[in-house]
Amino acid sequence: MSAAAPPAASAAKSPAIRDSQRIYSIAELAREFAVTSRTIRFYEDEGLIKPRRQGLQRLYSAGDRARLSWILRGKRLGFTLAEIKELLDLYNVDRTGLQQMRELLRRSRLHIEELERRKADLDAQIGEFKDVEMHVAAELRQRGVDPEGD
Amino acid sequence: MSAAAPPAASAAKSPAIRDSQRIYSIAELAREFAVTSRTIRFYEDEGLIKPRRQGLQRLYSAGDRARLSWILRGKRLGFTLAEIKELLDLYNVDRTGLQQMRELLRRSRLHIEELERRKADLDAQIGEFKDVEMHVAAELRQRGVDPEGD
DNA sequence: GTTAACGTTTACGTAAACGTCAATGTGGGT
DNA sequence: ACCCACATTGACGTTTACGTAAACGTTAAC
Repeated sequence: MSAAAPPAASAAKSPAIRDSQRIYSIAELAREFAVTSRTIRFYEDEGLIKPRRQGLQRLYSAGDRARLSWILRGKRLGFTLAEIKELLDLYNVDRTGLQQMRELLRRSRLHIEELERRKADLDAQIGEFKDVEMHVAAELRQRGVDPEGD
Repeated sequence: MSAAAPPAASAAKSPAIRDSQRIYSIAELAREFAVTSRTIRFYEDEGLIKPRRQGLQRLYSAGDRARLSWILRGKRLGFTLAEIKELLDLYNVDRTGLQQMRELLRRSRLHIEELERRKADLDAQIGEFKDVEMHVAAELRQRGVDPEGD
C-alpha cells in the first residue's frame, strides 16, 4: 500500500521506526545499490537528490535512500535522468493546488500509458524468446540430447 | 521456418506473398519507423543490418525490414546496440551444431531472465503510478471536482 | 539542361552519464 | 603527531548513438 519514493509513504509506526530514522553515508548507499559515489554525487548535481549536510559531508535519510532506489529503477527501465527528475519533481510540488493535482493526474496517466507500451514490447520479446527456447529444446531432445545439463 | 528477424513468424503463404517479396528504399523504411536514414546507415556500420546493393544504393528486403523493426524494439527496451547485435547474431550462427544450439538455448534463457527482471520493475512502477492515480482522483472527487474533464 | 528529390561517403560535432585523476579536507585510532 | 580510510570539489576523458554539414552521384520531371 505505502510506496516509498514518489508516492511517499505515510510514516510507518509499528515496525522499523529505527529504520526510518537511519542515516546513510554515501559509500554505504553506493555499496548497497552497486553504484559509485561519483554516480550519487552526479545525481545530486543534476538535482535528483538533496541529502542533508554536516559540514561538507552528505547525510542520506531513509527518504533519500528510497529516492535513490527509485531513480535506479527508473534507469533500469530506460528513462533518462531528466525524465526521472520530472517524475520525481511531480510529487514534491505543491500537491494541494487543484491545477497541480489535475496535472499530476494527467502526467501519471500518460506515464502509465508509456509503461504499458513498454510492457507490450517486453511481452513480445519474452514470447519470441520463449518460442526459441521451446524449439531449440525440442530439437535437442529429438537428437537425443538432454536440453538441461551443463 | 525461415527466420527473418530472430524468431520470425512462419512464412505465411495465403496472404501477402507479395509483401514478403517487396523491397524498400532507405527513406521508405526511415519514414515507416520514424527514424532518419542516417540512423539506418549507422546500424549498418555497426553490423546490425546488411541490405543488398544495387551499385551504391541500398535495397532492403522484408527480412531487413523485420530486422530493423526488431532492432528498434530492442532499443525501446533499453538495450544497447551492442547487446542487440549479439542477440541478432545469435540466430544467424550455425544452428545445426550441437554446441551452438546449447549455447543458443543458454543465452535465450539468460535473456528471458533479464526480461522478466525488467518486467518486475515495470510492474512495480505501474503499480505505484496507478496508486497515485487512484489517490489523486479520489481526492479530486472529494473536493467535488470531476477527475475527468479537461 | 537544369532543377528537384533522393541517394552516397567522409568527417566532425554533440548530449548523456558517468569514469578517472588530482588536490585537498576530516574524523578516528594508536 | 601521524596514518589511514573515506569524503569533497573541480576538471578533463570516454562511450554510445546518433546529428549535421560538405561534396558529390543518379534518376525523373519539366
